Amino acid sequence: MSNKYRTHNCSELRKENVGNNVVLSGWVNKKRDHGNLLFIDLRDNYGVTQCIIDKENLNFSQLEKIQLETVIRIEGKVVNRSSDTINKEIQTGEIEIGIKEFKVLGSCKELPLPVFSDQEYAEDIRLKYRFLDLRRKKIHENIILRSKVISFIRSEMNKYGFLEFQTPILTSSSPEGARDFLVPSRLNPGKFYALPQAPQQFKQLIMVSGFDKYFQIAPCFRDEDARADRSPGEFYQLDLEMSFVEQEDVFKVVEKLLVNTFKKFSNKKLLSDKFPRITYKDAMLKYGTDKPDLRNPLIIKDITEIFSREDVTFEIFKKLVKSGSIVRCIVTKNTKDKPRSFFDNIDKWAKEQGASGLAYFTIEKEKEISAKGPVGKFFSKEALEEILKLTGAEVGDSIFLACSKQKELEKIISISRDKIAKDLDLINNEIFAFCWIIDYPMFERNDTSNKIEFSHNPFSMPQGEIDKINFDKPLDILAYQYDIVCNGVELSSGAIRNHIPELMYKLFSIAGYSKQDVDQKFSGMINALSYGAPPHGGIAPGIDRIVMLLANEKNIREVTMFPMNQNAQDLMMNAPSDVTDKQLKELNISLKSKK
RNA sequence: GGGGGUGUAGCUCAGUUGGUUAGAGCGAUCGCCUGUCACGCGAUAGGUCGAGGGUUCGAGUCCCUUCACUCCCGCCA
Repeated sequence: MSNKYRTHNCSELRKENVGNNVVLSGWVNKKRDHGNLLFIDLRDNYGVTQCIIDKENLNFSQLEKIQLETVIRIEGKVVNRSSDTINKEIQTGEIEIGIKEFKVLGSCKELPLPVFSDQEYAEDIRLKYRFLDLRRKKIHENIILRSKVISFIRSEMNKYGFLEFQTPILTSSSPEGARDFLVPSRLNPGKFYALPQAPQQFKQLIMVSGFDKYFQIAPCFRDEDARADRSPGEFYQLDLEMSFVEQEDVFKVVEKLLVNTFKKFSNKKLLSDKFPRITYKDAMLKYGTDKPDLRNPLIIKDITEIFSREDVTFEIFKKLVKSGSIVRCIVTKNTKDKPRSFFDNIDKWAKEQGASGLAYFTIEKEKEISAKGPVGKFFSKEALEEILKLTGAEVGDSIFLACSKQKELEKIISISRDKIAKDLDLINNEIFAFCWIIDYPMFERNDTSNKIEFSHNPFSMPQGEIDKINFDKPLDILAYQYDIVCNGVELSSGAIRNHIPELMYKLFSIAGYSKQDVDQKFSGMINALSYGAPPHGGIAPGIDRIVMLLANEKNIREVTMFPMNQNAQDLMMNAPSDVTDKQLKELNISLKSKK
């Protein structure tokens, strides 16, 4: 491509082009002014080319004064660089352009943040001047990676026989799940649309419509507070759904897609191409969480039974166990020579996390097995031997213990597992460790209200023969509901769906919804399911998090082009913003208080 | 809603126990420099120390309030 702005881009020219007259356009990345000789690094999306001009040229004094990040067009001749001035860091490093003419295409004010720098900047400045921030190498490349990953996923999905469809952005509010973003309806005063939290119902309706395999790079909107790995407002999912499938069929497709994607875009190894499957129950026991980081080799063990022994005199724990608490522990291999400060730091850290601390001791053996450490004296030789049997610990290992009610315990022991592994440097950063978490319970009891609620997706299919499910024990019902976790990051969540209306009414009634409630709230779907719905299921991997892992970033804003800040404001576009009284009036809205 | 961290020049940061006129690097402006690639050298400008209040002879520094950003908890089927 050649036009009045350029004959080549800024990473194209090579030795072979020496002698050519060329036109380049781009940003002034860097100037090096030698007084009578000036170097200009010209940058565009593709790379950097060094351009040079000396005092003899009439343009010299103008170019010498040019601001960084000005957009210019230069015309000149490709010149060979002498061997001692070749720059191997850039692709065009063997040549340079001898500038003949130049023109400013876009002038630039003094920069609020330098573009040519590896320095980190305050988030609000970066977001306000995102267009400058995005010129910087690292994030520019992250965004390009994101584009390539999405293109690749699209072509894979097409290859697998999936059809891409769009679903509505203005839809109806749903009672389950996150807080909705609402949009007032002008033509229906007092009524609101909701932005979709996910195209959940639509993708099921697509299956009922007979399309068999659907996917979409779908925007999802949830009005919840932000985290490092969670943008406020919107995020993207690879939403997919398939008809006439069992859980295994979904697993096969998604494993293949993710393995291909991660192998293509990262040099890191996968811990296993076949994702291990861990039941929700096991995950909660062994890792204390349903998003375990399998790069971390530490496993949690339950040793509650030890604390009903006569020869254990750890009275605080014994008393708690009697009143229903449980004890779980983490064994660290061969840590007997770690300094006291290592153990105390972890205990102190646990207290800062709101736990009552982490007790610990180290197993030693001279003639007999003994436990060293502040609480070691509470355990008899026989009790210690039993602990070794239960935990697989050996002489020289240390044991960290926590005692609490189950939920609280899982929380503290889970983050302790991460903390201890980090302190001991046990986590291999050069791998991706995927796993499936399966067999989620259909329902759970809400701690505060004591009511039975859907634990995940109310549209999931319960496991087992339908006429044999014991609805009197709802907490025992498992669902065909699954998550994919990678390196401790929840990447996707999916399920085989419940396509049987009567069963749906039954499950909703357990969660406290009447038939009328369901008919009203999910009218589109429940209606559709009664006109011949195929069995179907799917999943929705989070695009932003996939790219975040591939780009080796810890923050989702580093792979998002125009993110909002933590308060869900777009500092560049000034959103959200006030609207005129006329707009409000049309929408039939009056504000309670106005600033 | 709650907890932690940060806030000093356009940008990144230093600033000791409360003590003279608040510093550095980058950037900007001006001057010198023909082979740099983070070019080099010299000079100049640039500050409501986030904001408000208090303690004190004296506050960037101590106390209180408040705002902004960020991380976490709650929340996120």
